[in-house]
Amino acid sequence: MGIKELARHLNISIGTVSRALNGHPEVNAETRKRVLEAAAALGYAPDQAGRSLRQGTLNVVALLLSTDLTSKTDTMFFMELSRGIQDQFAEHGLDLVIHLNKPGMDMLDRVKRIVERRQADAIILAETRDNDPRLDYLAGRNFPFATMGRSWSGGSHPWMDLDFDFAMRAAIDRLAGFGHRRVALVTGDPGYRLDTMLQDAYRRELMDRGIAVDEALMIKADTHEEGGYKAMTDFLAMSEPPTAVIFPHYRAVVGAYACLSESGLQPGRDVAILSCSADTTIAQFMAPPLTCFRLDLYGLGRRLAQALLASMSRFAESYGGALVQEIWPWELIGRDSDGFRVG
Amino acid sequence: MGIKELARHLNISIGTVSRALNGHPEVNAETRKRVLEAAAALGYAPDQAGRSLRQGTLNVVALLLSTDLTSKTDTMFFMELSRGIQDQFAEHGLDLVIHLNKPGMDMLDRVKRIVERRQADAIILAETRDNDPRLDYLAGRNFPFATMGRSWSGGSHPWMDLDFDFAMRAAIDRLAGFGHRRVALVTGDPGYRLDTMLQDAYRRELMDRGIAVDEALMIKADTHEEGGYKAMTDFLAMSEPPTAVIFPHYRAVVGAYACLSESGLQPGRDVAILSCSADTTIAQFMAPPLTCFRLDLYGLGRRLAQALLASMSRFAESYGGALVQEIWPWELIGRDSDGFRVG
DNA sequence: GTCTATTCCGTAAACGTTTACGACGATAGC
DNA sequence: GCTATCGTCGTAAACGTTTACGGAATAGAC
Repeated sequence: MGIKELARHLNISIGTVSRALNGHPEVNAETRKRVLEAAAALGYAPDQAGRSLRQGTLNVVALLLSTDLTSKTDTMFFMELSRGIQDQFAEHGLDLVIHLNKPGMDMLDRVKRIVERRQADAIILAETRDNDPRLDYLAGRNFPFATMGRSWSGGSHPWMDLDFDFAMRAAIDRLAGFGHRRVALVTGDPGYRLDTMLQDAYRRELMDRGIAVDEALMIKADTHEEGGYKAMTDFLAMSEPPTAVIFPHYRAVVGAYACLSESGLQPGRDVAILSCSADTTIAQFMAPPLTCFRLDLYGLGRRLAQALLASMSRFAESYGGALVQEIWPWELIGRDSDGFRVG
Repeated sequence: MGIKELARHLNISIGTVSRALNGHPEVNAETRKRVLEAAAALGYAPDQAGRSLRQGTLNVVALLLSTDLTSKTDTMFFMELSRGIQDQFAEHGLDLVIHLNKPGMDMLDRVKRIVERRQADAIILAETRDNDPRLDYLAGRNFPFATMGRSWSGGSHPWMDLDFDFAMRAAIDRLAGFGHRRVALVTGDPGYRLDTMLQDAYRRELMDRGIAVDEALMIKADTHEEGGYKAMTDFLAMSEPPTAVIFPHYRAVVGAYACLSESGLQPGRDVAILSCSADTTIAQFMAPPLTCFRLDLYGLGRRLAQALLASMSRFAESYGGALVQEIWPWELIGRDSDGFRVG
């Protein structure tokens, strides 16, 4: 069921059929109507391969995720983000395809493959690193891309990021308000932009309040349950344990809760726990409910897609064409996991 | 950088270049070596659009997921599954692309679009329903597909499924062994194959043990935290509450734990809790650790991909070509959420 | 009636591959 | 020396679409 068959069925040339379907102005209204009706009746849809071969565009945007990170943190985060991205693209007939990168494989190779085989018109990258060769490669090839998270690499490109400064200030404001002076921070892999930004903000906020930064209170841990458990264990073993701990992710908090429980301690009474993760329904059902941040991930995804579209020549006019880089706010949701006055 | 340019650079015809790259036998070993080296040096990779137009194949398999289900249950499940699927396909140069279907949109339309626009060579569907028009459509068009979960629709097609009978028997064996007679079952949306199979098995196992089935003990609830909270609330309000509750998903258990905690009750002491969900690290860090099932989701994904490949003419010979339908085992991981003697 | 402008449509080239077909030279068999 | 076989390679068609170009028909202006 190609365009040829459709044209023959209508006694029209394929050129006219194509023009009718693509909304070109130089076709009779009556003819267009006939074509559209016949196409719907016969279930014709243009072949993507033929179309992209001709016009050099695929109508596909790739989102590259690594399964090792998603399996260690929150798949929900990326699901919501992807949903927003996809909805935005759908308005232009673009499809989002998610490429899952397995742990061993080099992400740069994956990106190269997508570009060289022309598997997508543009790429969205997450989990940006401070120094990210993927971005440099894409920028060098002049391939449209956007990132979730800033990076020092890749020149000036569209991105969305979160306001880590604000989050850390809100978190430490709150904890300091409860009287905490020994506030610990658990971080993930060094090199990820997210972690360096959190650490920087953490240091700054403490110093602004005249609290000395104790490097021993910043420990690196995996962002899942076991990581949180281990981190909490280490804290409790200290001669002078922190009275409050900031975790990057709620799954790590689950581990920390378990650790405290085993030691007969209670979060929110003996140790204050606060998480920088996006608020998820699980957070409010934890015991005690977890203080964390509300994020509009869906909206963030949509906006990220818009930022990318604005940088693509084909869509630039619809979006003003300016470079879009935005820092998104968090909203602190105070619950019971961190609310006590330290004496 | 097309094949033409590469051929010109080598002073060879494009036909020979193509044959050399695709491993055809009728090309001189020396020539092949030159071509391969030049391709690597110049970073040439065949254009997917041109290739698929010519040979009518895309080297892409679509996995269709709905965001409303994944957001209500476990994204981890699908991540692990996808990872296995993708690894298997990668061995044949196939790419897996995940299509996220938003809540409102009809999944059938989505499937039709993929087929009509030839966006994939095959489709993998999850969340099959007892009566699933998507499968009938695909079977009618003779489009290769496989499903995660059996269905009455779509004729005989490759699928993978879980051994619900075994799981329910193991669960009720264990609970009955602790002396429980009033065992409740929380189920999800009716119509999903998963839920009907669990309910059937539940009824059968109870009857086999001479325990009367109390329909009031089978309640439908959303599979996330709030659903579990609400279900548990309803159970506690009964004149004769169940002493054990089987939840389909661990996230529902989180809600149930919270509900029990508010009533001063303790899971594993006052009410036995058991979950049919796949074991996730979070389960062993809950308080008390949750009894659930171990599943090899990655292996399941790989096998599902193999089943699909075996049904595709292009790859049938590598896989024997037989129809593959498998029921996968679960392994009960007993923990503390359900271990007490009633009576 | 001629000329021009407009509207609509058909023709054919082009996109980057793969592959059937045929051609060429070399080798071997007789 | 003729034919047959083999190994290697070039040529060109084909995949399904879009679009530049040109042509036919119509209408309007003089």
